[in-house]
Amino acid sequence: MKLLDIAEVAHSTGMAASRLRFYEEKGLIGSIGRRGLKRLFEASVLERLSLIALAQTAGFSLDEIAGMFDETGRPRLDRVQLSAKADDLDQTIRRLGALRDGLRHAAACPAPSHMECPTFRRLLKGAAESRRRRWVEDLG
Amino acid sequence: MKLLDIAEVAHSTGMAASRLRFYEEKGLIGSIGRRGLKRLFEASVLERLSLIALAQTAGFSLDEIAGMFDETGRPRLDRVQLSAKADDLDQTIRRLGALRDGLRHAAACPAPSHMECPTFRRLLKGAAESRRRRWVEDLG
DNA sequence: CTACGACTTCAAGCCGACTTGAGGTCAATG
DNA sequence: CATTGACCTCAAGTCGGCTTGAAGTCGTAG
Repeated sequence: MKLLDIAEVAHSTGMAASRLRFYEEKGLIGSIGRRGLKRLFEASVLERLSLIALAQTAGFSLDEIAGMFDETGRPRLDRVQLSAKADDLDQTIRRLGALRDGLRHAAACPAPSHMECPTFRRLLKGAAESRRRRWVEDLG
Repeated sequence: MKLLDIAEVAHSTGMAASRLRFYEEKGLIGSIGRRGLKRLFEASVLERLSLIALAQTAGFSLDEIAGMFDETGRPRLDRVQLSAKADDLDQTIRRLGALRDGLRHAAACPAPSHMECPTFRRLLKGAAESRRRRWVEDLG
């Protein structure tokens, strides 16, 4: 099994080395030894980093993500939690869909000012309750 | 035209007063006078706050949002920018859709570990390029 | 064998978006 | 007319997620 140094991991994931060190410090990934000073990672760290990226996309914080691996480092994803998350995402997706449609409309709308466009105004009403930070946090 | 004090605005928007002051300091909203010490806002600030919330949902930073109003305070939304945002949102939505499907699959999947499930692994691949911070930032 | 350059550690800094705290001021109520 | 309590200002703090900087340590190319 090929071992990768931090530069290789950084290069193939596009993540800065500092970030990988930061993740290691947080317990998100583990290096399996050193060559000289340099950390060595198993190739599987790439997969793990993908999983981390995925979880971030889903709105999990790094701390939450850290809790998703068991002691041996294997993911232990709670299936119940997963479907709950999927439901949340569904919500989010629908909100964003409405938003996208609203934006597109606003971009094409002939009203002199967006504020005079009923579609845009309807969109505004919806936005009041559901801001980005809110739904990102709510996912957690 | 009715004037609102900060408490009323805070209450009807659900935003903390500190946040409204913060927005004023940033130039995002403007109070139109004082009664004693207390700021007074025109009722139209509510609409403006909705617009701000909307823009935040769409992934604009507060600084960007500040640039979306002209001197008289009317929104001057760049239609090109809006459709670009809509496109970004579309991207995001598609990714999140794939993610949701992946999560649902993982929740139902009989594979002993998620890592052994081909569907889940496919999901990982997709996530690698598109992290949350990335798309949030790229929207700007 | 020595110099180089890529890594290391640790602490501190930064960004966005606010919140919190200390100490001050004011309009209204009793 | 004095108290109360909601607001005020300004500075500092918080949180997440990293990045940056200074000073040190290696393996390897020359």
